[in-house]
Amino acid sequence: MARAISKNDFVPIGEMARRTGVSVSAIRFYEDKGLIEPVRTGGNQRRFLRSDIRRVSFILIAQQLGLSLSEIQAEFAKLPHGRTPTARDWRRISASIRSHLDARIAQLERTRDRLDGCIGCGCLSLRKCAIYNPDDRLAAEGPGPRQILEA
Amino acid sequence: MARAISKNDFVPIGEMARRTGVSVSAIRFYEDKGLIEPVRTGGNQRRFLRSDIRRVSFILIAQQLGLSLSEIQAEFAKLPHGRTPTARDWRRISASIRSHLDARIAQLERTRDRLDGCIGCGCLSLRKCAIYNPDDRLAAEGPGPRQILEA
DNA sequence: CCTTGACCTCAACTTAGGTTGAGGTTGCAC
DNA sequence: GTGCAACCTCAACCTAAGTTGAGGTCAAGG
Repeated sequence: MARAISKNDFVPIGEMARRTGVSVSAIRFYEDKGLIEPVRTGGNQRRFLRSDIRRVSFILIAQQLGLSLSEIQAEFAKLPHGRTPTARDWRRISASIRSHLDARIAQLERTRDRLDGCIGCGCLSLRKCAIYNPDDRLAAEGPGPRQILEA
Repeated sequence: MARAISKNDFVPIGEMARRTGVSVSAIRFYEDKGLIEPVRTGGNQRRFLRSDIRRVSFILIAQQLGLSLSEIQAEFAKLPHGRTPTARDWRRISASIRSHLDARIAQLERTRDRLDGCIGCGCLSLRKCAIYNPDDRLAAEGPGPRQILEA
Protein backbone atom coordinates (compact mmCIF):
# COMPACT_ATOMS: atom_id res chain seq x y z
CA MET A 1 0.00 0.00 0.00
CA ALA A 2 1.58 3.22 -1.16
CA ARG A 3 2.44 5.80 1.42
CA ALA A 4 1.24 9.30 0.70
CA ILE A 5 3.97 11.54 -0.62
CA SER A 6 5.01 13.91 2.13
CA LYS A 7 7.20 16.93 2.30
CA ASN A 8 9.81 14.78 3.99
CA ASP A 9 10.33 12.85 0.83
CA PHE A 10 11.91 15.87 -0.83
CA VAL A 11 14.79 17.15 1.18
CA PRO A 12 16.81 20.26 0.26
CA ILE A 13 20.54 20.09 -0.11
CA GLY A 14 21.37 21.47 3.31
CA GLU A 15 19.44 18.75 5.00
CA MET A 16 21.08 16.16 2.77
CA ALA A 17 24.40 17.49 3.97
CA ARG A 18 23.32 17.32 7.57
CA ARG A 19 21.94 13.83 7.24
CA THR A 20 24.83 12.31 5.33
CA GLY A 21 27.71 14.26 6.83
CA VAL A 22 28.80 15.25 3.32
CA SER A 23 29.36 18.90 2.49
CA VAL A 24 26.93 20.77 0.29
CA SER A 25 29.63 21.37 -2.26
CA ALA A 26 30.50 17.68 -2.38
CA ILE A 27 26.85 16.78 -2.94
CA ARG A 28 26.68 19.18 -5.85
CA PHE A 29 29.90 17.66 -7.11
CA TYR A 30 28.42 14.18 -6.99
CA GLU A 31 25.47 15.39 -9.00
CA ASP A 32 27.89 16.86 -11.50
CA LYS A 33 29.51 13.45 -11.80
CA GLY A 34 26.15 11.81 -12.38
CA LEU A 35 26.10 9.86 -9.12
CA ILE A 36 22.82 11.36 -7.95
CA GLU A 37 20.01 13.04 -9.82
CA PRO A 38 17.91 15.26 -7.60
CA VAL A 39 14.71 16.79 -8.93
CA ARG A 40 14.35 20.56 -9.03
CA THR A 41 11.75 22.91 -7.63
CA GLY A 42 10.15 25.57 -9.82
CA GLY A 43 12.78 27.94 -8.45
CA ASN A 44 15.62 25.61 -9.52
CA GLN A 45 16.52 24.34 -6.10
CA ARG A 46 17.52 20.71 -5.65
CA ARG A 47 15.22 18.33 -3.87
CA PHE A 48 16.50 14.90 -2.93
CA LEU A 49 14.64 11.68 -2.48
CA ARG A 50 15.24 9.40 0.45
CA SER A 51 16.91 6.94 -1.87
CA ASP A 52 19.47 9.62 -2.67
CA ILE A 53 20.52 9.63 0.96
CA ARG A 54 21.19 5.96 0.65
CA ARG A 55 23.23 6.54 -2.49
CA VAL A 56 25.38 9.19 -0.85
CA SER A 57 25.94 6.96 2.15
CA PHE A 58 26.96 4.23 -0.18
CA ILE A 59 29.42 6.55 -1.89
CA LEU A 60 31.09 7.18 1.45
CA ILE A 61 31.35 3.52 2.22
CA ALA A 62 32.71 2.64 -1.17
CA GLN A 63 35.26 5.44 -1.01
CA GLN A 64 36.51 4.07 2.27
CA LEU A 65 37.00 0.82 0.48
CA GLY A 66 39.15 2.51 -2.09
CA LEU A 67 36.77 2.79 -5.00
CA SER A 68 36.97 5.89 -7.15
CA LEU A 69 33.87 7.86 -7.99
CA SER A 70 33.80 6.43 -11.47
CA GLU A 71 34.01 2.91 -10.12
CA ILE A 72 31.16 3.76 -7.81
CA GLN A 73 29.21 5.05 -10.74
CA ALA A 74 29.80 1.74 -12.44
CA GLU A 75 28.31 -0.02 -9.43
CA PHE A 76 25.33 2.31 -9.46
CA ALA A 77 24.75 1.43 -13.07
CA LYS A 78 23.80 -2.02 -11.83
CA LEU A 79 20.95 -0.64 -9.80
CA PRO A 80 17.51 -0.89 -11.36
CA HIS A 81 16.55 1.97 -13.58
CA GLY A 82 13.14 3.42 -12.96
CA ARG A 83 12.39 2.05 -9.55
CA THR A 84 13.69 2.69 -6.10
CA PRO A 85 16.36 0.15 -5.21
CA THR A 86 15.39 -2.45 -2.67
CA ALA A 87 17.41 -3.83 0.20
CA ARG A 88 18.14 -6.73 -2.04
CA ASP A 89 19.59 -4.53 -4.75
CA TRP A 90 21.90 -2.92 -2.23
CA ARG A 91 22.88 -6.29 -0.87
CA ARG A 92 23.98 -7.41 -4.29
CA ILE A 93 26.16 -4.34 -4.68
CA SER A 94 27.57 -4.73 -1.21
CA ALA A 95 28.63 -8.23 -2.09
CA SER A 96 30.38 -6.94 -5.17
CA ILE A 97 32.20 -4.39 -3.07
CA ARG A 98 33.12 -7.03 -0.59
CA SER A 99 35.00 -8.91 -3.20
CA HIS A 100 36.95 -5.75 -4.05
CA LEU A 101 37.83 -5.55 -0.41
CA ASP A 102 38.88 -9.16 -0.18
CA ALA A 103 41.11 -8.72 -3.16
CA ARG A 104 42.76 -5.68 -1.66
CA ILE A 105 43.38 -7.41 1.62
CA ALA A 106 44.85 -10.41 -0.13
CA GLN A 107 47.10 -8.17 -2.17
CA LEU A 108 48.37 -6.34 0.87
CA GLU A 109 49.04 -9.61 2.60
CA ARG A 110 51.10 -10.79 -0.32
CA THR A 111 52.98 -7.53 -0.25
CA ARG A 112 53.62 -7.90 3.45
CA ASP A 113 55.02 -11.33 2.95
CA ARG A 114 57.34 -10.08 0.29
CA LEU A 115 58.45 -7.21 2.48
CA ASP A 116 59.22 -9.73 5.18
CA GLY A 117 61.37 -11.50 2.65
CA CYS A 118 63.22 -8.28 1.95
CA ILE A 119 63.71 -7.50 5.60
CA GLY A 120 64.91 -11.00 6.22
CA CYS A 121 67.58 -10.88 3.60
CA GLY A 122 68.24 -7.16 3.87
CA CYS A 123 68.19 -7.14 0.15
CA LEU A 124 66.16 -4.28 -1.16
CA SER A 125 67.94 -5.67 -4.11
CA LEU A 126 65.46 -4.92 -6.70
CA ARG A 127 66.32 -7.51 -9.21
CA LYS A 128 65.14 -10.01 -6.66
CA CYS A 129 62.63 -7.92 -4.79
CA ALA A 130 59.09 -8.87 -5.64
CA ILE A 131 57.64 -5.76 -4.06
CA TYR A 132 59.52 -3.40 -6.20
CA ASN A 133 58.89 -5.56 -9.16
CA PRO A 134 55.31 -6.72 -8.64
CA ASP A 135 54.44 -7.17 -12.27
CA ASP A 136 57.83 -8.31 -13.35
CA ARG A 137 58.31 -4.99 -14.97
CA LEU A 138 62.02 -5.42 -15.21
CA ALA A 139 61.80 -8.78 -16.85
CA ALA A 140 59.66 -7.28 -19.58
CA GLU A 141 62.40 -4.85 -20.41
CA GLY A 142 64.86 -7.40 -21.57
CA PRO A 143 68.17 -8.53 -20.15
CA GLY A 144 71.12 -6.36 -19.33
CA PRO A 145 72.82 -4.90 -16.31
CA ARG A 146 69.99 -3.28 -14.40
CA GLN A 147 71.58 -3.25 -11.00
CA ILE A 148 69.07 -1.12 -9.35
CA LEU A 149 69.70 -1.33 -5.67
CA GLU A 150 73.19 -2.65 -5.74
CA ALA A 151 74.60 0.68 -4.79
CA MET B 1 89.78 -0.38 2.24
CA ALA B 2 88.38 2.64 0.50
CA ARG B 3 87.70 2.27 -3.15
CA ALA B 4 89.01 5.08 -5.33
CA ILE B 5 86.33 7.49 -6.45
CA SER B 6 85.51 6.72 -10.01
CA LYS B 7 83.44 8.37 -12.67
CA ASN B 8 80.82 5.71 -12.06
CA ASP B 9 80.11 7.12 -8.64
CA PHE B 10 78.57 10.21 -10.18
CA VAL B 11 75.82 9.28 -12.52
CA PRO B 12 73.91 11.82 -14.62
CA ILE B 13 70.14 11.98 -14.50
CA GLY B 14 69.54 10.02 -17.66
CA GLU B 15 71.43 7.05 -16.33
CA MET B 16 69.55 7.33 -13.04
CA ALA B 17 66.36 7.12 -15.03
CA ARG B 18 67.58 4.11 -16.93
CA ARG B 19 68.79 2.31 -13.84
CA THR B 20 65.76 2.94 -11.67
CA GLY B 21 63.04 2.86 -14.30
CA VAL B 22 61.83 6.27 -13.11
CA SER B 23 61.41 9.08 -15.61
CA VAL B 24 63.81 11.97 -15.71
CA SER B 25 61.02 14.39 -14.85
CA ALA B 26 60.01 12.34 -11.84
CA ILE B 27 63.59 12.28 -10.59
CA ARG B 28 63.75 16.06 -10.82
CA PHE B 29 60.41 16.17 -9.05
CA TYR B 30 61.74 14.05 -6.20
CA GLU B 31 64.65 16.41 -5.84
CA ASP B 32 62.18 19.28 -5.71
CA LYS B 33 60.42 17.52 -2.88
CA GLY B 34 63.68 17.06 -1.03
CA LEU B 35 63.75 13.29 -1.34
CA ILE B 36 67.14 13.24 -3.02
CA GLU B 37 69.95 15.77 -3.13
CA PRO B 38 72.23 15.29 -6.09
CA VAL B 39 75.41 17.32 -6.37
CA ARG B 40 75.97 19.61 -9.34
CA THR B 41 78.71 19.85 -11.90
CA GLY B 42 80.32 23.18 -12.70
CA GLY B 43 77.87 23.40 -15.57
CA ASN B 44 74.89 22.94 -13.20
CA GLN B 45 74.10 19.39 -14.22
CA ARG B 46 72.94 16.90 -11.59
CA ARG B 47 75.21 14.07 -10.58
CA PHE B 48 73.82 11.30 -8.42
CA LEU B 49 75.58 9.06 -5.96
CA ARG B 50 75.03 5.35 -5.88
CA SER B 51 73.13 5.73 -2.64
CA ASP B 52 70.64 7.94 -4.46
CA ILE B 53 69.77 5.00 -6.65
CA ARG B 54 68.88 3.12 -3.53
CA ARG B 55 66.75 5.97 -2.30
CA VAL B 56 64.81 6.18 -5.53
CA SER B 57 64.26 2.45 -5.48
CA PHE B 58 62.98 2.73 -1.96
CA ILE B 59 60.56 5.44 -3.02
CA LEU B 60 59.12 3.04 -5.56
CA ILE B 61 58.72 0.29 -3.01
CA ALA B 62 57.14 2.55 -0.43
CA GLN B 63 54.75 3.93 -3.00
CA GLN B 64 53.65 0.41 -3.80
CA LEU B 65 52.84 0.09 -0.15
CA GLY B 66 50.66 3.16 -0.27
CA LEU B 67 52.92 5.76 1.32
CA SER B 68 52.78 9.30 0.02
CA LEU B 69 55.95 11.14 -0.89
CA SER B 70 55.80 13.18 2.28
CA GLU B 71 55.47 10.05 4.37
CA ILE B 72 58.45 8.65 2.53
CA GLN B 73 60.34 11.81 3.29
CA ALA B 74 59.52 11.30 6.95
CA GLU B 75 61.04 7.83 6.74
CA PHE B 76 64.13 9.18 5.03
CA ALA B 77 64.55 11.63 7.86
CA LYS B 78 65.37 8.63 10.03
CA LEU B 79 68.33 7.71 7.89
CA PRO B 80 71.73 8.80 9.17
CA HIS B 81 72.83 12.22 8.10
CA GLY B 82 76.35 12.44 6.86
CA ARG B 83 77.08 8.84 6.03
CA THR B 84 75.86 6.43 3.44
CA PRO B 85 73.04 4.27 4.83
CA THR B 86 73.90 0.67 5.48
CA ALA B 87 71.79 -2.40 4.83
CA ARG B 88 70.91 -2.26 8.48
CA ASP B 89 69.56 1.28 8.21
CA TRP B 90 67.37 0.19 5.37
CA ARG B 91 66.20 -2.81 7.31
CA ARG B 92 65.05 -0.58 10.14
CA ILE B 93 63.03 1.52 7.75
CA SER B 94 61.54 -1.54 6.15
CA ALA B 95 60.32 -2.65 9.55
CA SER B 96 58.68 0.71 10.08
CA ILE B 97 56.95 0.36 6.76
CA ARG B 98 55.81 -3.08 7.69
CA SER B 99 53.88 -1.69 10.60
CA HIS B 100 52.16 0.77 8.27
CA LEU B 101 51.15 -2.16 6.19
CA ASP B 102 49.90 -4.17 9.14
CA ALA B 103 47.76 -1.25 10.24
CA ARG B 104 46.23 -0.92 6.81
CA ILE B 105 45.42 -4.58 6.62
CA ALA B 106 43.83 -4.51 10.05
CA GLN B 107 41.74 -1.52 9.11
CA LEU B 108 40.48 -3.16 5.97
CA GLU B 109 39.61 -6.27 7.91
CA ARG B 110 37.55 -4.25 10.36
CA THR B 111 35.83 -2.58 7.48
CA ARG B 112 35.08 -5.89 5.89
CA ASP B 113 33.53 -7.17 9.08
CA ARG B 114 31.28 -4.16 9.26
CA LEU B 115 30.32 -4.53 5.66
CA ASP B 116 29.49 -8.15 6.34
CA GLY B 117 27.20 -6.99 9.10
CA CYS B 118 25.42 -4.78 6.64
CA ILE B 119 25.07 -7.48 4.06
CA GLY B 120 23.74 -9.81 6.69
CA CYS B 121 21.00 -7.53 7.87
CA GLY B 122 20.33 -5.73 4.62
CA CYS B 123 20.53 -2.56 6.63
CA LEU B 124 21.78 -0.32 3.92
CA SER B 125 18.09 0.20 3.47
CA LEU B 126 17.04 -0.01 7.08
CA ARG B 127 18.72 3.05 8.49
CA LYS B 128 20.00 1.20 11.51
CA CYS B 129 23.43 0.33 10.32
CA ALA B 130 26.48 1.79 11.98
CA ILE B 131 28.03 2.23 8.58
CA TYR B 132 25.05 3.66 6.89
CA ASN B 133 23.29 5.68 9.50
CA PRO B 134 25.09 8.95 9.84
CA ASP B 135 22.51 10.76 11.97
CA ASP B 136 23.60 9.44 15.32
CA ARG B 137 27.31 9.39 14.89
CA LEU B 138 28.01 12.48 12.90
CA ALA B 139 25.65 15.01 14.40
CA ALA B 140 28.04 16.14 17.11
CA GLU B 141 31.28 16.18 15.19
CA GLY B 142 31.27 19.70 13.92
CA PRO B 143 32.53 20.77 10.50
CA GLY B 144 35.10 19.09 8.34
CA PRO B 145 35.19 15.84 6.50
CA ARG B 146 33.51 13.04 8.37
CA GLN B 147 34.75 9.55 8.07
CA ILE B 148 32.08 7.03 8.40
CA LEU B 149 34.32 4.04 8.29
CA GLU B 150 37.37 5.43 9.96
CA ALA B 151 39.78 3.06 11.58
C1' DC C 1 85.97 23.66 -33.46
C1' DC C 2 81.52 22.00 -34.12
C1' DT C 3 77.71 19.27 -33.81
C1' DT C 4 74.41 16.88 -31.23
C1' DG C 5 72.31 14.50 -27.59
C1' DA C 6 71.77 15.07 -22.97
C1' DC C 7 71.03 18.37 -19.83
C1' DC C 8 69.04 22.87 -17.59
C1' DT C 9 64.83 26.00 -15.75
C1' DC C 10 60.33 27.49 -15.61
C1' DA C 11 55.57 27.46 -16.50
C1' DA C 12 51.51 25.31 -17.80
C1' DC C 13 48.77 21.18 -18.02
C1' DT C 14 46.73 16.59 -16.12
C1' DT C 15 43.28 13.68 -12.99
C1' DA C 16 40.73 13.08 -8.72
C1' DG C 17 38.02 14.92 -5.46
C1' DG C 18 36.71 18.36 -3.93
C1' DT C 19 36.56 23.82 -1.53
C1' DT C 20 35.95 28.81 -1.76
C1' DG C 21 34.08 32.99 -3.21
C1' DA C 22 31.40 36.31 -5.95
C1' DG C 23 27.24 37.69 -7.32
C1' DG C 24 22.43 36.64 -7.80
C1' DT C 25 17.69 34.12 -6.48
C1' DT C 26 14.20 31.43 -3.56
C1' DG C 27 11.22 30.35 -0.11
C1' DC C 28 9.53 30.39 4.46
C1' DA C 29 8.35 32.91 8.70
C1' DC C 30 6.75 36.87 10.74
C1' DG D 1 5.29 41.96 1.97
C1' DT D 2 9.58 41.85 3.70
C1' DG D 3 13.75 40.00 5.79
C1' DC D 4 17.16 36.75 5.59
C1' DA D 5 18.91 32.06 5.58
C1' DA D 6 19.40 28.88 2.36
C1' DC D 7 19.75 28.17 -2.17
C1' DC D 8 21.64 28.83 -7.19
C1' DT D 9 25.70 29.05 -10.97
C1' DC D 10 30.17 29.62 -12.43
C1' DA D 11 34.95 30.18 -12.06
C1' DA D 12 39.04 29.85 -9.62
C1' DC D 13 41.73 27.48 -6.39
C1' DC D 14 43.74 23.31 -3.74
C1' DT D 15 46.88 18.84 -3.11
C1' DA D 16 49.30 14.84 -5.09
C1' DA D 17 52.31 13.16 -8.27
C1' DG D 18 53.85 13.96 -12.05
C1' DT D 19 54.15 15.19 -17.60
C1' DT D 20 54.92 18.30 -21.44
C1' DG D 21 56.88 21.97 -23.90
C1' DA D 22 59.58 26.16 -24.83
C1' DG D 23 63.74 28.12 -24.94
C1' DG D 24 68.47 27.79 -23.64
C1' DT D 25 73.14 25.36 -22.10
C1' DC D 26 76.66 21.55 -21.53
C1' DA D 27 79.95 18.10 -22.77
C1' DA D 28 81.95 14.61 -25.51
C1' DG D 29 83.19 12.55 -30.05
C1' DG D 30 84.78 13.40 -34.67
